[in-house]
Amino acid sequence: MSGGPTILHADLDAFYASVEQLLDPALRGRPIAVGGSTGGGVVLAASYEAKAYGVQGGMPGWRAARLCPDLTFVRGTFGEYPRIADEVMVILGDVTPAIQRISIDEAFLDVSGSTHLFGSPATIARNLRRRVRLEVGLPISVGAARTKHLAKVASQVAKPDGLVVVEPEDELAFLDPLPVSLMWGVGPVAERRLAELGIHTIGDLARTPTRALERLLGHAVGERLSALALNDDPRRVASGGRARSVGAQSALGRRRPTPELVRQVLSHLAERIASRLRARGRAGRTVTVRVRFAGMRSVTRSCTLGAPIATTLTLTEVAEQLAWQAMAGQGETEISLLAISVSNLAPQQVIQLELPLEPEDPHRPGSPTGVSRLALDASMDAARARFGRDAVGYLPALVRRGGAPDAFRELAERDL
DNA sequence: TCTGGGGTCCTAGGACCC
DNA sequence: TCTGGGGTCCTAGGACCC
Repeated sequence: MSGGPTILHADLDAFYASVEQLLDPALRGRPIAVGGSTGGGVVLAASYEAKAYGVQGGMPGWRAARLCPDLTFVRGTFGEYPRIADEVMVILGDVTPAIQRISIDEAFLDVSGSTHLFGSPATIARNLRRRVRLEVGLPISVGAARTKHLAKVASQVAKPDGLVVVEPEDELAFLDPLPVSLMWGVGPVAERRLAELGIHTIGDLARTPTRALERLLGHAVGERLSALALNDDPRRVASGGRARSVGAQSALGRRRPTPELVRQVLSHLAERIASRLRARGRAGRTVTVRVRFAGMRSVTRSCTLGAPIATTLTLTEVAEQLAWQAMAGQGETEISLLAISVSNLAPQQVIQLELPLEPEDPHRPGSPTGVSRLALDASMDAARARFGRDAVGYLPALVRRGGAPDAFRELAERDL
C-alpha cells in the first residue's frame, strides 16, 4: 500500500439524466426523470434538480410525480449511454492503465505510477474532471484517497460535480461523522438494524466491537464493515474477473400463468441468455428460475445438470420444469415476473455434445436435439449478427415483446 | 397506487464422502 | 452404550450494488 492518496474513484453524476440534459439543452437546470411516467414504470435516473425533491432511481413514476409536480419524464436514449460512457473511460484511461471499471458510469484508478508524468493525484483528478467536462460535456465527481473504500466514499461526498481528496492523516476524522449508509455494503436493512443499536455514523461503527456487528449482521458483513470502518481495506485496483452468472428477467404486470404464457416468456429469456453465453464462449451447469407472484413474494427453484448447457431449447425446457415446480403448491393465482439465471459457468467446448433431457422427446417427434440444437443456434446467431437481433428467432420468443424498452435491456446486458 | 433489469456475495441446512 | 470431524456440493432465500 502506497503512502499517499493514489486511488481515484471517478463517478459520473446522475449519468442517464445528465446525458439527457446534455443532448437536449431545454432540459438543463430542470428536474427530469429518465424512465417511468406519471402512470407507472420506475424511474431509472433522476437529475439533481429532481433529487432535490426526493426523487430517486428505482422509484415508481407516480410517486416521483407526486414528490415533484414539475418533473419532466424522459424516455431515455439508451443507445447513446454506452458510447458516451466509453468516451469518458478513454479519458480516464489516458492517465493510467490501472483502471477498474465497475459499472457503466464509474471506475477506480490507481495513479501511483502516473504522478511523475501528470503531477499529484489531486492535480490528476482536477485535470480529468476538466477534460470530461470540456470534451464530453458531463459532470463527474472524483474521490482520491489511499484505499478504494475511502476513494469511493470520498466521491460520494464530492457529489455533485466535485472533488474530495482525503490525506492519510485525515482518514479517520473524515470517516467519523459520515452516515453508515455511505459505506459500500450498507443497504436499507443493515442501516435499520444498526440504527436500532444507536449506530448511525461510521465512527459509531468503528467504536462497536466486531463481534457485536457479526451477531447483528452475520459473520461476513459484520467483519467487513468493521474492517472498513476502522479503515482497513486491502483491496487493489484490478481489472477483470469473468462473469459468474448470466441471467435475464421480465416483469409481467399481473398475469395468470398459463402454459402458453410461461413457455413464451421463458423461451424469450432463454434465447437471450443462451445467445449471450454462446457469444462469450461459455456454458453453465446450474439453472435457476425465479417466479414472483402478484404480491411481490418470490420463489426460486434451481437445478444443477451433469454438463454445461448453452442451447436455447435445452435451457427453455429446463427452465419450464423449474418454473412449474416453483409455482406448485404456492396458493397463488397470478405472477408478476419470471427470471432465469445460468451459473456454474465453464468454457464451452468447441464441439459441444449437449445432450437433451431425453434422447427423444416423445411428445414432439422430430424436435431438434443435441448437436443439431447447437447447430441451429449457431446459424441463428450468425443470421442475427448479419441482419439484426430480431431477424430470426424461435417462434414463441418472437411473440413476446414489450416490458422494458429493448434498448435498455441491451444496455443492461452489455459487457463492460 | 403498486415497484426494471443486470449482477455479486453470504447463510443455513442437507446430502454425501472419507 | 448412543453415534467424530472435516470437506465439498447443492438448494433456497436474501441483502446489496449500479
